[in-house]
Amino acid sequence: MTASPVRAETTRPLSFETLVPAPADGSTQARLGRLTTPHGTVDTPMFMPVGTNATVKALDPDDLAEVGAQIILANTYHLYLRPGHERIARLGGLHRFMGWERPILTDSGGFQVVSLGDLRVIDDDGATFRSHLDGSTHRFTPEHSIAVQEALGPDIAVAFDQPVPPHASTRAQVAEATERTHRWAERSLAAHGRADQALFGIIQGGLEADLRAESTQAIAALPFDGLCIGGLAGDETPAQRAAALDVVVPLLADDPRPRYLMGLGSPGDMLDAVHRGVDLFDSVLPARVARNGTLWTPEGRLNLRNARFQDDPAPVQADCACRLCRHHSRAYLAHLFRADELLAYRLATCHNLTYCLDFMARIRAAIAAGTLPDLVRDQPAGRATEDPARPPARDTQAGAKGG
RNA sequence: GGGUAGGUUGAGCAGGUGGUGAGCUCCGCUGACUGUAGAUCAGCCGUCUUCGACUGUGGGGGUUCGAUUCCCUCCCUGCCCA
Repeated sequence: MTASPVRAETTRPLSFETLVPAPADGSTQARLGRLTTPHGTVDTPMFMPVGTNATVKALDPDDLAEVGAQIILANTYHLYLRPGHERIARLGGLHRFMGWERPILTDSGGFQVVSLGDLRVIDDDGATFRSHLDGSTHRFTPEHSIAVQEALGPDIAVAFDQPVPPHASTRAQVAEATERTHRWAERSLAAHGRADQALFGIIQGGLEADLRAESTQAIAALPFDGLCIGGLAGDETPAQRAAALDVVVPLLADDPRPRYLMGLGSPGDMLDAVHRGVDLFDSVLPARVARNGTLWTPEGRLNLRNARFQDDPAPVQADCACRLCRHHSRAYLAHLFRADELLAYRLATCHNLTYCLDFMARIRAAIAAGTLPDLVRDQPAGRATEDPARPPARDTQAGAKGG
């Protein structure tokens, strides 16, 4: 049976326009698109920086705009716990609260179903969490997650789901979580009523091709505004991830909605996923590794905590326009990290997000030019360790200077 | 000059009143991180032929089967008194 749309298509708070469709010759599934939300447009493929606590750690909205962010992700569970969704609603909603007037998407709290591990119990109705802040008990159901997201007021809300870590689960567990996610998707949809907010559904299915296909069809049959692909970006191999995408995307070939692969964030991983038909990404990875000292460059990653950078006068990346590379040397950033200076986190985060978003811009340009397959071919294909952001590259032994 | 408390692996310490001191925290070195319980975590951090072995408690000497420990002496440091 087909679920009936909760709202007429013409009043959708979000539209997705395909500017350059995937070529008919099948050389790539990549396409160029534009998402229109109440707070502005988003060019796709696009990467969304993660701002769990209504802040992308270490950055302010001006920094975000400067690095090229068009949309960011915030987290329902964290903001529900602190400062509280009702307080944010009273203060004018998430956009006004954090001073970011461009698009926002909230994760439903589904990820915390897995990430909080021991602190939660799942049943068919929902999940019970123990707060990581004070140990108090909280109940999340699809209805509650939607209510919290309506109060927060992002442009895009996401259905409450149960992700499954593939390698820690049996097929039966994957099947159970996937079917539960489908029931929760329908309940999320039924609970959602805010007309100026879009709602995305989440496909699960783990690494089992038949379960993935089943989940794709189940979620795509519902009147969501966009389709998330969940349960990846975990401990699967790149080949397994590719296989899963190659099950999902063909089933959505004629579906006009955006496709969002949740949690993926390394440039090489994203390039491969775009090639296989994904439009949106999010990840903490570039920001987290930046805070921990790792800077991404076209030549590979640099760990600015390494001794060899203490005398290196070069910018992290010569042709990068970020505020770090414009104004400062590797030596300076290395110093800031050693001194535990807060500026290190801001500058490093600015750089990695700039790198990521520039990378996506190059991908979009390649799609527009019809050269994406070339870009994919030029990347060292295959394993994640050969990601453009990863290869240790050639070691520029900067420490050898004797004088 | 007298008194007193001390000198432990880069720094700061713990321990140890006759038999096993390589234990901690910094610093330092390296790695990890993908819908953020993460400005975090992990490994290493005296030497070597590194699954083990050796050396090491300020210097020198003594007692003893055996000394970081007890004795003598010297050096150095903090504090107090002259």
